[in-house]
This record gives sequence, C-alpha cells and structure tokens, in this order.
Amino acid sequence: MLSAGLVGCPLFKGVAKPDLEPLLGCLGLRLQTYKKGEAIWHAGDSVREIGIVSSGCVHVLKLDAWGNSNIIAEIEAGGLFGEAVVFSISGEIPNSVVACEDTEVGFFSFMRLLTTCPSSCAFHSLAIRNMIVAFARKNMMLEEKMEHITKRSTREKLLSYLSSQSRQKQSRKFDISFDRQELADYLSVDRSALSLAMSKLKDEGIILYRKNHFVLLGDANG
Amino acid sequence: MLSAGLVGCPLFKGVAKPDLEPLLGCLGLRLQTYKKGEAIWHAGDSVREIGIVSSGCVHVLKLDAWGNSNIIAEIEAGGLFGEAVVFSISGEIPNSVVACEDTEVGFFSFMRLLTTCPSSCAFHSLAIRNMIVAFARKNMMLEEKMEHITKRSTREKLLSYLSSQSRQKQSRKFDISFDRQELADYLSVDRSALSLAMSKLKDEGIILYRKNHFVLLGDANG
DNA sequence: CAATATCAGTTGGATTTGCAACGGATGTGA
DNA sequence: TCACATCCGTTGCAAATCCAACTGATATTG
Repeated sequence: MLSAGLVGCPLFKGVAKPDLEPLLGCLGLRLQTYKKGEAIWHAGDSVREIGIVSSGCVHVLKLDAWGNSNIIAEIEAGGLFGEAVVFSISGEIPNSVVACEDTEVGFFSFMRLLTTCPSSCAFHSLAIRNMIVAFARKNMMLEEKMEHITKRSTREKLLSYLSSQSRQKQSRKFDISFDRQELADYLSVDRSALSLAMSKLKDEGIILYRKNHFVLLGDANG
Repeated sequence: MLSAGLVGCPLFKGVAKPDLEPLLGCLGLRLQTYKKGEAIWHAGDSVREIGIVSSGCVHVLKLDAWGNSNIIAEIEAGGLFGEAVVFSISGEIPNSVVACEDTEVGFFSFMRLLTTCPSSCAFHSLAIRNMIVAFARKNMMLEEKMEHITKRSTREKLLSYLSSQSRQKQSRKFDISFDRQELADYLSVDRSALSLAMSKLKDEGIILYRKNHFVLLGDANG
C-alpha cells in the first residue's frame, strides 16, 4: 500500500507511481507506526537508517545541556529525517525525533540506497541522484544564509542579503518574498533595527525600496 | 600521470592508487592549467562540471553588488569546487574562481559521476558515496554552526556552543579546540565580549573553565 | 463605509556589543 | 634569567541592538 507521503517524497521525484513499489522493495523499506508523542529516536542514538514520514508528522527536537528543549524542524508527510546523520562518522543523532501526531514512518538502510542493485532497478540511481541534489541544495541555502548572518551589523547583514538577491534575480531591481518580520527573523535581527538600517540606507542614497520592491543604487544603477 | 592532488582527493578516498586511473577515465576527467591570477569561472557562469584542484591553489571569491570582493575559500590540491552548484537548479555559480598560483585543475561531468558505468567500474559507486558523505558532513557542520549563530546574544551563542560540545564529547567536562579568538570568530562575535560573557557565566555558577577546559554546571553536574 | 487587523517606520530608553587599550599570566628562546 | 611574544580577562566609551510602544498606511471584513 503506497501512502501519499511516499509518493510525494522528494527522494522519489521522477519515479512514476507504478515504478515506486519495486524501488521500495529494492531499498528494503520497512514501515512502522508511532502514537502521538511517542519517541522515534532519542538524541545520542546511533542511527543507521534514514526515515521518511509516510503519514502524520514528526518533530525534530534539540535539548540543550540544561534541559531546555527547542523544536528544530517539523517534518510532514514526504519529508526525510536522519538523512545527514547516517552518512556521518559517528552516526549519532544530535536531536531527538518524536511523533507529534499518530504517524507512520518508513525506514531504509542507506547502504541499500548507495549500492545499486544487481537486478538493475532502473530508478535506483535516480534516487541516489535525488539525494545528492537535495543535499547540495540545502548546502547552498545554508551557506548563503551563513554568509549574511556572520556579518556583524544589521546594516551589513541587510546589504549582504540584498546583494545576494540582486545577483540571483540578475537585476538591481527586484522583489523579495519576505515581509519585514520574516526578513528580520531570517537575518537573526530585530525588526525595528532592520527598519532603521533600511531607512538609513535609503537616506544615504544606497538603496531604494517600496514595500517588497528594492532597487540597489551604486556606480552603475538600474 | 597522477598528481598527488588527485590521489589525495577526498572524492577518491578508499580507491587504491592503481585503481584511480581507470576511474578517472570512467569519469571523463580532463585536465587544464591556469596561470596565476587567471579566472577559472566567473560569477554567474553556468557550470556543469565539478572541479578538482590537481596542483596549485584556487580562490573562491564573492563580489557584492557594490564591487567589494571577499575571499570565501582557499582550495588547495585535492580540494573540490563547484561541487554543490552543479547539482542546483540553475547551475549558476554565485562566486568567481581564480587561480591564486599556477594551477592545474581537473574537470569532470557530474552526470558521469552519477551514472554508474556499464563496464562496472568497481570504485565508481565508492566515489558517489564519498560525494554524499562529504555533502552530509558539511551539511551537519553548517547546521550546527547556524544554530549557534542565530542566537541573539553573545551569551546565548556561547551557551549553545558549549552545550553542543558537551553533547558531542558525552560529558559535562570537556576541552575545546578553539582558543578565544578563534571561538569568537566562529561565533561571529567580539573576543572581549566573549570573554565578558564567559566571566559572567562563571560568576553566576553556570559554567567553570580554565584555559580550554570547560565544565557545565546545572541540576546534575559532573 | 466604518470597524478591524496587519504591516512598516519611528522613537526612547535600557542593555549589549564592538573596539581599543591595558595588564597580568604563561610560554619560548637566546 | 631577561627579553619578547602570545593569550586572555578587564575596563571605558561610543555606537548599535533589542524591546516596547506609538503612529500612519494599507488591506480586509462585515
């Protein structure tokens, strides 16, 4: 029985529905159900399998050394968890994973994923490729955000972000998708401080903006 | 002719020297030399190949919208560049890459990497696996750092870092590898502000430390 | 159209940060 | 042992940040 979560999983992107079942068999996927609130993994567990949320929803939690907990991610049907950990040296997960509602999870061995099957499952290499693409994309997003956030001042963080957006949109005029509060959260700064920095940059003739539309001024403008 | 850079490349970890040459042929690796200062890629180029520094050294540069340049990474023999980009949607690199000395670079198509060869090159799947492992590891490192840096205050950044170290070392007592300046750089804060936060935490009885040895105090201590 | 909600810019005050400088502790080499 | 360098905690101060609150502008809804 194929759940919608498995069909929509980005790991299987490009795999037609009828082809999915053999691929799952090839990966040795095993399904398991959890009650709401039940722990799937505890932080520190040694994990050798990748999890896919087949139906329901799980939370990835971080507990600090003083017992404070913090929700890192909410992963819904189709989402993966533990995908990075299984490839790491220790295999120990730094976070706990709990079902936040009644949930069905699929597990499979990453070794099975990496080893192309002798029966030459046509979509196996596609799954590998999807996995690499997912990692690479996440990597680039993280690196981009890191570059903004490591700047010391709100002003520099903002300029770094706008510069990056301009590069991506290939124009000195562009719209952004964040509202002010979201942008502040993304850059890890206070909203009012962000507004202030924006106003100042406008006064100084470095940028123009109106709502979510921005124009970067400079030597050559546009 | 196999350069030391290619032999030591993490992509080929686990591949014995005599087995490397056929693998390189299988990947379709082509070598190219660049003079010091010569550009290998310009930001915005559409890139479909992964680069390996065979000998010499390259710099990955970021140019912002106002023309300021910034060295993102220095990649020496054995290092990869463009590895994330080729898997992205657009394939456009956000950074420029220039040779910072006379340099030989190998290029290969990521499609050739992903597609296991019909001649069943034994080490091909190992290269794929190495690539996934490299991505996954980088991912986890980035995520960990992100978690510290997104905290608003120096104090919280420090606690987040120490908590994470304690978890990794599986003890409330542990040594860290950074000196103060390096830790400050890692957390993107000022060294003296870091020292101040540390002193305050010590005064409040939350942590103990001496040089690079730390002890986290709390409900249960150790 | 009026009532309401949301978003964004501004302001003021308490706090924190970055920066520069100083001084003590420790280590190193001649 | 002395001179020198490095590392680290501390301090003073200017500047930036956070937080809370207020205001005006712009939807949204009944």
